[in-house]
Amino acid sequence: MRSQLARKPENTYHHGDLRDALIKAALREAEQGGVEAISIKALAKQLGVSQPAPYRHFADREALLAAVTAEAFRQLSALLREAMAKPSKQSKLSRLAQATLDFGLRRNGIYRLMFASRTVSCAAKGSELHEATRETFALVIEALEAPAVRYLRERQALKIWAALHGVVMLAEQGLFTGEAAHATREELVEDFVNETKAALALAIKDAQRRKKADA
Amino acid sequence: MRSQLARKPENTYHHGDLRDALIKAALREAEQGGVEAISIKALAKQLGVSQPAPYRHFADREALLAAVTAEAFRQLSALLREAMAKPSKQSKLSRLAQATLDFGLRRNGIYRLMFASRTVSCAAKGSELHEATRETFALVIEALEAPAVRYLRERQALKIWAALHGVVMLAEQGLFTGEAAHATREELVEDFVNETKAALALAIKDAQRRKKADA
DNA sequence: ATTCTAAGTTATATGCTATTACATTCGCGG
DNA sequence: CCGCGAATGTAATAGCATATAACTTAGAAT
Repeated sequence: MRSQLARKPENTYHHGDLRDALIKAALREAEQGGVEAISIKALAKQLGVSQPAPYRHFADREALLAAVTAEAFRQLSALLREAMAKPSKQSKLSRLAQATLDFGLRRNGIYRLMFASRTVSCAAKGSELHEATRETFALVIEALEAPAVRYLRERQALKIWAALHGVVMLAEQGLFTGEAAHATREELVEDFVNETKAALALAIKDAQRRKKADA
Repeated sequence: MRSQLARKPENTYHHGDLRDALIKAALREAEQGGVEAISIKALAKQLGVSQPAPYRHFADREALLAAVTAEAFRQLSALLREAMAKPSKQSKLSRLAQATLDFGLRRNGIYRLMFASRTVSCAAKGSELHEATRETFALVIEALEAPAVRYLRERQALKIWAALHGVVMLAEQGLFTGEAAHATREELVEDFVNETKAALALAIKDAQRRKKADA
């Protein structure tokens, strides 16, 4: 196993870790130009191998994209975990939300690969990609920090997760720039965070009341 | 001007309305397969013209996509207007929201073109596409039906608009299917609608209170 | 009628995906 | 330590898509 971004050394036949190098290089390309910037041919050239070499590791372009997307989800998970771990005055949920927004804007090409392409919806149940997405979503549930039944938390997690992605999408569309922008993206995200907390607290109280009534 | 989906009649040199026919045909293709299903070559064949003929009407593929996306926005606007116009027990906002969700799921390939591709963010300020997106967003503001200052309405409109798109995205990712789906997409959308109404009402009250305090 | 322009055609260059047949290296059992 | 099979890489090539150039036709405008 050699450095992942390395070109194949000259005078050698094998690259050493082409599969991983391809994923990392593709991730770099997608950062700027999105999915369509990922070209098997260009990557091969970049890494110093012949054009069909990547097909030893990925059946086709779709397979590469799936692997790249899975890696992207793992990177996002790591980022979110980090944001949640560090001490701060703000709540875990708030930190997770802002970190997601930041990721979505900074690495927008990759973000699109993760949330706006068909790659994910085509992922089979047990696949690497499917697992990676579930794990990321599990972090959202965790960030709620509420002692509620699972289904209540999942519902609120879905809501805040959806809202966050919407904000990223609209931001990228330019709806927050120009004279019409009477709210920043960060403000909106904070709004959603607060509403989520409120809704969850309400749901918990409601559940307890119902429990009492039963007894 | 002849029928828009028509092939070029044989024995004729000119198609009649190739530009429009291309847009409509591309829209049909994208409905299933998304952006990548739009192929200039295939469209030309479908419409019975030579492969480079489309380039008389569009500088390149991007230009075609922009025109297609603009048309898609106009269609969505029409749909939303219709939903808002028809009498119903539900609020305008609720009808707009459910109609958007429906559009996003039914015509997901096109929806992606509109909200998840780079086409829109690259649209210049005065362009056809840019205008079409602004007009659609204006309908969201209108649907709020509240006598509030513009910036308050815009903020809530942004929020509900973002939330809706997030729900569509997650739905398409399959987060609402399987055992983990303790909420339907429609329920979630309704939640967002109600929260938006509540937040707007609150903001209005707050503004009035402040006004009184000034006097 | 003549001419100008918009719209379409054929031919072709370029770039990407993907496959096939062949070459080289690695690592493991004998 | 050797040899052999699996893994990995290469060369050659087919096929499809975008895009351009040079040429042709139809329709409109005077």
